[in-house]
Amino acid sequence: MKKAKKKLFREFIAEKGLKSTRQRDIILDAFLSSDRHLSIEELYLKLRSKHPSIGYATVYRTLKLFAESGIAREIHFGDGQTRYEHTGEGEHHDHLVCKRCGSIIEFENEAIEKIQDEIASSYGFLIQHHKLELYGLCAKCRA
Amino acid sequence: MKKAKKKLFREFIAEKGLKSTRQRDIILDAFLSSDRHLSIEELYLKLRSKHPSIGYATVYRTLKLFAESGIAREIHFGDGQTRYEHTGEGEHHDHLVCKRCGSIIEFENEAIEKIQDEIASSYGFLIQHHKLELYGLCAKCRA
DNA sequence: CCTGATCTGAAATTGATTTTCAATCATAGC
DNA sequence: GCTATGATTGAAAATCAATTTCAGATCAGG
Ligand SMILES: [Mn+2]
Ligand SMILES: [Mn+2]
Ligand SMILES: [Zn+2]
Ligand SMILES: [Zn+2]
Repeated sequence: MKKAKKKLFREFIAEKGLKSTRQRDIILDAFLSSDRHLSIEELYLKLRSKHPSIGYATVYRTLKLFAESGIAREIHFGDGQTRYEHTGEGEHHDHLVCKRCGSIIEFENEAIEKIQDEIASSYGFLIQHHKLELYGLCAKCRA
Repeated sequence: MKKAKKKLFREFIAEKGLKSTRQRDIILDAFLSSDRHLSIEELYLKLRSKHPSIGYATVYRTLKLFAESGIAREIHFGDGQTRYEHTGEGEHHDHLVCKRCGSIIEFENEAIEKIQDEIASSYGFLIQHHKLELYGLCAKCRA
């Protein structure tokens, strides 16, 4: 899947008339080989050890491109930091967020999605995307 | 219910050993007589016409107190502005957010809440609060 | 190679929010 | 009521994430 995403991003770059650069390659590698839900700061720090010349602004700009291209999704867990996570073709999931240790559990639930659609259509509302996050304490932290 | 919330806030103030001030009263009145989902900026501007001497920082501080006391809830719709809405005793609802005109529809759905609990308990996770927002186009805007 | 458009890093800027601080105010006890 | 003490306030400065600016570097294509 790393291969597939690289290809997707290369295609996106080409379509948009953008350029393939050393920095974008490096940041893409770092992103794809990182944990999910990484904050920009975390990714930047991770990069910096091997590639100290890459600028902060470039990381911001490049992550935005990843999101535009569809290989990443921007997420906000309410801690004031923007995070990005990998996204697959058509894939969607929601999150359980531990407020003590910060761990994230991902889940998918077809029944909830279905009810959401029913609610929206009862108001004549067209859903484009949604956000469902359950905050609390993970099994370890509540013990 | 305005009465009840004023009383609740007065009690909160007393319990915490805080003081009842002219500014807090004014901001509370403005908040209680405002639309739901007001941004801090909006509330500040609304206040300023009648009470030009009230400072920005005081509005920020006071809204935080409202949230602490339980009469308000802080919400983030992803536009970079913090909003506050009125909350009733034990009451909870979620939101449909129109991305074109900004209108908000509130809804409650017992079935979704129940499934959320099931998901959480299947992971041994303890939910403290959650956030469910459906973004898209309202009936008017999609027409 | 050349050329022109895109990119980049560093620094400056923005915008929301928070903090600082000296002056003011509220209130509990006399 | 009056005072002492601690909380509160407004204005300005500071913070923090994110974005923009800009001059130099780099890419792609001819
Ligand atoms: Mn995720
Ligand atoms: Mn609401
Ligand atoms: Zn945890
Ligand atoms: Zn609308």
